[in-house]
Amino acid sequence: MIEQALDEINRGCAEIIDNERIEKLLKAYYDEGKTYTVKAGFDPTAPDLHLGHTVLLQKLAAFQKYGGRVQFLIGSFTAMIGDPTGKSATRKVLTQDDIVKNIASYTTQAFKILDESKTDIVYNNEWLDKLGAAGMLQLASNLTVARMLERDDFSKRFASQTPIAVSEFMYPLLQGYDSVHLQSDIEIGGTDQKFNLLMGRQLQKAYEIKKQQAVLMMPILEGLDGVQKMSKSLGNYIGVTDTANDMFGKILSISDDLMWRYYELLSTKTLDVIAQMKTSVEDGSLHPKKVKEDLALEITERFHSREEANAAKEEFDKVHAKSQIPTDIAEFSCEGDIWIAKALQECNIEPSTSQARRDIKQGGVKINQEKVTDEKLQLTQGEYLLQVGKRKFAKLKVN
RNA sequence: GGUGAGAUAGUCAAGUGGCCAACGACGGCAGACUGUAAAUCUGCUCCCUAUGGGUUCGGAGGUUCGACUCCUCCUCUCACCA
Repeated sequence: MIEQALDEINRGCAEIIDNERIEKLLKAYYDEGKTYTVKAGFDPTAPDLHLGHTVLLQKLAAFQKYGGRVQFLIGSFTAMIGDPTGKSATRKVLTQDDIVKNIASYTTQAFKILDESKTDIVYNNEWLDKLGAAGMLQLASNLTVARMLERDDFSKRFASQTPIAVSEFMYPLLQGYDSVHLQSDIEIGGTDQKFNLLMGRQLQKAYEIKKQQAVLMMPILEGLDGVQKMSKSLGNYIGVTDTANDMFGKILSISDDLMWRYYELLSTKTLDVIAQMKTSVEDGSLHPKKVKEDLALEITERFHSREEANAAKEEFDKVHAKSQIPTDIAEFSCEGDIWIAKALQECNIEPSTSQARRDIKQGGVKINQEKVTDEKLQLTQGEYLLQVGKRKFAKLKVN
């Protein structure tokens, strides 16, 4: 029993600190039914979760199966500072209003994966507000500047002459203090959180709460480009609230290498099954596209439904395999004749008339499936199907 | 507070009086090839109904026929000193 639980918990992890502790907690659960707490912090800076976040959520869900109670920590206080992790610049500070709004949509999305009955949502401003200047100072005395500067992201920013606000130094301390207050048994986070996560252990020791949290780190999920981490600001993400069509299409557009990574971190298939598929692909008995489709279906189904996932697949085949036009196309209309470049811009499929002309020149623009060659073309009364490249479509009605 | 260095398009980074809408790299877009994969090859990459015009090189002024380039002030960053 414990073996199986441990296997599932260890799956895909980048690093675990104090695995013995996790084993003990599991043992206590199986022997005495004792539950334990698993903390994970979320920054309510953006209202949408993407698949990168779900890697963590899935791991939390795994803990919930084996006696873990999740402390879903909303960084309502720390969001005012902004986590310096991986940032090349000081983050903009959020207002309380923004935060409240973000949290609402955040938690609904999270409960698509987490078991709500085994989750406690906590806000760190509840105790951090009360910490006060004296408490802050006491907290800060636990950390030296030299140690702070050891942090890779800080030293890099320092080296590249990017500003670092002093308040950002406080971030790891506050995050660590959360673990003191919550008396967390385990904390999980991305590998980029290592410093912050370890701070929790150090502070729990310093504040003598008689336990030190185990730390479990998940790899960072790469975005669609396969290089940089998935993030909204880089635009390389698959959002939990993306439509089934988008989700399916985005997953199919990732590279084959990245696909295996996604399988490992996002799929519920066992590692054995995944390894087997990989072998079959390598010896040519299984087409990688098929494997990718299965992944796309699995994930789309998780956030939508089986029917919608299948419909998304059909739509995709229709548009791309058979190069027919998509079902839903944004429609626009205008009064009087219009210049083609202007029309493309008006329909939001080209950013400017300059760009439109360039694309026409390069043969990237089609009207009613026919390539446009004349960049001065005027559209007269009628209905047109405009297309730029392979994926941008719009319908335009000229009156 | 003092001294010195720096701020250039999405990012990095050349350019130090006209040849500059600004080298190059990355990214991005389009085309070819494909499985809307990767790799590769080609073209494009500020805006404007365009062989031309307009607005750009942290901000505001100034010198000059002409400024990203020189001067003054301001804002921000970094380093060293205190």
